[in-house]
Amino acid sequence: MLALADCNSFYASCERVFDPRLRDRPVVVLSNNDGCVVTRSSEAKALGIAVGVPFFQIRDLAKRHGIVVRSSNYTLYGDLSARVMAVLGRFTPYLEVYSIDEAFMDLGGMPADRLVDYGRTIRRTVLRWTGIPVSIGIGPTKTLAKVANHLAKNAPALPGQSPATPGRRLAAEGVWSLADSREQTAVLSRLDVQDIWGIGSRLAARLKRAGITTALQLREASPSHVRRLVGVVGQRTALELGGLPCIGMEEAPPPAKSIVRSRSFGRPVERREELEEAVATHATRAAEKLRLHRRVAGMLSVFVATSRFREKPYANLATVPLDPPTDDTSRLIHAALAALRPIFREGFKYQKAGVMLTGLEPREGLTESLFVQYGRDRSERLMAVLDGVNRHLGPDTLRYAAAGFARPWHMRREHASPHYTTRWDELPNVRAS
DNA sequence: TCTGGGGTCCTAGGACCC
DNA sequence: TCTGGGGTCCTAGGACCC
Repeated sequence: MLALADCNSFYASCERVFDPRLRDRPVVVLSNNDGCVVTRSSEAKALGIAVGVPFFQIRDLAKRHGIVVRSSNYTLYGDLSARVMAVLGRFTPYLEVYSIDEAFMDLGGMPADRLVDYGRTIRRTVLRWTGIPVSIGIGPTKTLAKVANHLAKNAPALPGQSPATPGRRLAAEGVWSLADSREQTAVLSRLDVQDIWGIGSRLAARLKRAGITTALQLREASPSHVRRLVGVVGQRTALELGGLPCIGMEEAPPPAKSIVRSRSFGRPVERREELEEAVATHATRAAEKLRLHRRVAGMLSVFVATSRFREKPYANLATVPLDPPTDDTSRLIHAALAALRPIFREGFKYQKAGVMLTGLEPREGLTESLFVQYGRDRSERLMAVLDGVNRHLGPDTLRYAAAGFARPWHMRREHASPHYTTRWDELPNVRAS
């Protein structure tokens, strides 16, 4: 049996941990640049606010209903996520951290009648120790655990309804088990294919055109039909719905295959120099992440784009090889500026730029070049000093001038909460009265 | 005025190898 | 008249996830 633990409205819940005034109030958290709603509390959901909606479209609504608005604070969310995962890890020998707010847990051969109780204990402990509410779905495969989690989250407490199944009775407490195969069938017959993990809008539309509208119909369809319709990925999903595990647990995250760093600008950028600064900044951040993973990159791409909501659109991407592969910030900045040159065009209002590193390989065991003298030892020592200084004295204490200083294009973050748990001068104050 | 960021996997076709 | 078989690697596009 597997459990999927998923934090409820994770970013909004993080904001509430250190600001209790936000409890029971509608809260929305915005994407970078304060662009779109990425998370909303159940109270905000009840007001009809959808995830993904541009903030400017709901600004008036937010004001009218006293909705609390926050810019995203990924430093805080990342830190609280690590705490939640640490607590979950105490309840299972195998924890797979699937995303910032979700983890799969191996429950081994635990008897079916103990699963829900165990889930409630996990839930209670995480809430007590971290302040974050989680929902727990239990099933024999990842896909069924996802379905169960969906029920644990979405099934409201149904007052007056007789507790036909143990699952329904406990839904209000945030735990749902789909260990029982009869209940699986009943639940899948009511589940829209669109709501299955792994079936997005395109595949759902394709399935519905073929007359498959419920999860049960997908589970029961002939394997060759499913294979033709939605490929091997969809077929795995169908088998998982039938209780056959096709997606294994991954205990250690596989090494990264690519690293992307990009941002929308706080205001349109037109000048070449500003775009160069932004691209150099992204190259710097990507290089830091690369070294954190102890990898080197074999290729670097730069992309730029104007807003897709304005006329006169332009977007382009250029890739340059890095020979030999490297993790050196100055070489990556050079490569990024070289890649930008052919794709920069005068007369456009750029809205976004980014750097992508691919062809990643482990830093150890890198084949030395026969022909190029590039001072690897020197570069390694320099990067070690750079990272060491910035770790101890703060990000960007040492930096390349190419990345700029004023950074007028920087993203907007007008509703940011403090770094409660990662900066000494922003620790929360507690007063007894 | 204002519309996010960072990933993975699969597939088909082309180029190339022995 | 007749022209093999078995493979890998790379890329672009499409799909998905949170």
